Amino acid sequence: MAVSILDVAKRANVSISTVSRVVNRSELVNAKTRARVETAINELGYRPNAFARGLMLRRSEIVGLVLPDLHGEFYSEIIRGANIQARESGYNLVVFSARDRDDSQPLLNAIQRRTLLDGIAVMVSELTDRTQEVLAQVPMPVVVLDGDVNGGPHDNVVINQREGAVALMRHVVHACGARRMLFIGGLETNVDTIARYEACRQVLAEIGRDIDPADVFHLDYEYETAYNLGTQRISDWIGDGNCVFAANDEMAAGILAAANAAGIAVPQQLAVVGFDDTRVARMTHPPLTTVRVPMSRMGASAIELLCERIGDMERPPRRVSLSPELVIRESCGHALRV
Amino acid sequence: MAVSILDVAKRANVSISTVSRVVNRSELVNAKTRARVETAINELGYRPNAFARGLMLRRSEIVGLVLPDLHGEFYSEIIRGANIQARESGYNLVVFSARDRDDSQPLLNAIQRRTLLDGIAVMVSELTDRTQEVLAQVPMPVVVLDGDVNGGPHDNVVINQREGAVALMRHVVHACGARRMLFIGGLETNVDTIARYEACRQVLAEIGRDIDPADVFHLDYEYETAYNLGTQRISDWIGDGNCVFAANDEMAAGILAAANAAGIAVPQQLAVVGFDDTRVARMTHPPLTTVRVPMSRMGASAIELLCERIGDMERPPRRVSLSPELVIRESCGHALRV
DNA sequence: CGCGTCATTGACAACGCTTTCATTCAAGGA
DNA sequence: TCCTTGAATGAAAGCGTTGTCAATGACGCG
Repeated sequence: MAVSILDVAKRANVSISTVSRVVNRSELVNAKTRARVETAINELGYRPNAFARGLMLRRSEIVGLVLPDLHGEFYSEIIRGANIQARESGYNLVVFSARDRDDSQPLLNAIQRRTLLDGIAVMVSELTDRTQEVLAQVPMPVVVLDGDVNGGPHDNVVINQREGAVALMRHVVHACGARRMLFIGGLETNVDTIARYEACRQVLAEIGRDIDPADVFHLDYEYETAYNLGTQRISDWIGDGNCVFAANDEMAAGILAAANAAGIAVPQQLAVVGFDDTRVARMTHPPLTTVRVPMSRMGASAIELLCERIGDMERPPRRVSLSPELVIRESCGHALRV
Repeated sequence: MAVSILDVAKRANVSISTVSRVVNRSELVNAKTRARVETAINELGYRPNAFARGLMLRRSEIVGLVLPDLHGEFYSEIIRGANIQARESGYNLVVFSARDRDDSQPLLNAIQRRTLLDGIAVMVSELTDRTQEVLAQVPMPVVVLDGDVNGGPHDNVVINQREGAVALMRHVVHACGARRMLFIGGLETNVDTIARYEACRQVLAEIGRDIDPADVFHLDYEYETAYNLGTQRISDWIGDGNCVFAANDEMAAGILAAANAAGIAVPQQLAVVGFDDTRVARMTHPPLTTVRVPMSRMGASAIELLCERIGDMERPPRRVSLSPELVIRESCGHALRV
């Protein structure tokens, strides 16, 4: 049986109240007594019981992070950032992920199951009504990550996707002379995919063009599927001013590999750009032009916001907006034109 | 204020004991009463308070996973596997990581701080005496991941590194004709690095050779540093029968990139092999010959073992050994010889 | 010398749950 | 009819904290 506050009290010849005061650094305890209690605590190796403590204080110092998936560097970096920030703020982090590729529904249920969390940060891949509804009912502080919850009741951190994607497209169009875009996204309902696609069309519109629906593909953000698609179609895509815009770097890398395998020179015969600036982007051949999404920062900001909110339930909802950054490497053909 | 068991009891006109029995699926409650209680629970949206529950039951259904770092796919996959298995076993997972590149010392402290965890799985990068000592004192079930704790008191899951590295080396030496090895590891004290290095020498010894100390490098497992090293030295490495053995795929990818940049043909002028079979391995040019380490399986097995142990504190320590698998692609030059 | 003040400490009531033990009541056997 | 039995339920004792409030005693002042 673990040593309890009572054991310490007995050993130090004081009451449990005094021990509690010492543990919680209350000022109103005599220096001598404090020393005696501290000795007892060390000798006994006493650790306050977190359950009893939580029962009184109604907080666990644990926050949750809910992600749609755990696969790949994108989520992994978010977790890393979140974890560091959580530790920084004195919290522990527990990670939840949706089973399968379902929406985060089952997840939220899992969370509601127990009242152990002080709050959660939720990242949703598709912001359905159902998800919104569940979100509104979560009985604890919530911050929404990357969901564009306009004026919702929650704090949230958003990536200004549109801005990043537009910057990328402008570069590709104006500096690299792209005219025909081939868009490779994730699921059609995915919020990121939608934002990137819109940006693509917007910039094309600026030069009086549009994207051919036949040039739009919806995959699953994975390298292999993109590689397969590339292997099948890439010969149709070759041409000066043609550019593949993959909604993440992994898929861009897949296209690049398919191009290499087919003996197609990138960017001379076909330009390729990605999104996220994950580690792969520097490892492809040629290195990828892409947009750096501050992944770990996203995680960190979400947790920071969450902890602030836990500390002050009254303050009005805040929104943190993170800006992506254009990263120009060689796959876009920039070097060819300058 | 949240709804408590008492509210439910009042609403259903029963005592809290009965409500508790219903919640915990005890059989000894009349069908009609049970129905009444369940209705009340739903109407009120009652959720048992996890703290109170934990206080009585002395378990939180939360387990910890301690990693030396959170960077990169290797750890990310371990987390993913662990997370899935934890959910499977009815636990939540909280992840801890060492600050900086320090040993896991501060970590374990952080964990001891609170008594909330039912157990922890610990992965150590360097098994120092200090770490061992701390490990022995952790006041809860522990499983050690990949640490070769011989006959230690803990359950553990090990990767049979040696076996994998030897298989790789045999292939490289016998099928690909390697004679001079260039070894690129992580820190000299890193257990993985040591195992891989030993295997390298062992197989070399089998053909009456050894590795030249000048051909051994200790980096940090990162792509960039390997790339830099490669850029500096690679011209010295060219030669038939010469082969770079990088202790992970990222570094191997760095070397490959340096080779590409220098116009060196891999594997014709220099063979390169990696370790882990992370996603990069399929994306390099040429694709990497490597050893597949079942990363997510490692995480899952550790958690599985941990949960079993929590369920039965008496059973003798178990050890799960996972075997890596040789993955032959093109960077080793195999195709050239067959 | 008596009394108010203040610093220090202790007693005890929560917190919300599980679990043991006692109680109630209906049915069945003698 | 009375007693035994067993199923269903309730009362109450913790579990280990925190926080409120009261008690104690030393000290200074009138």
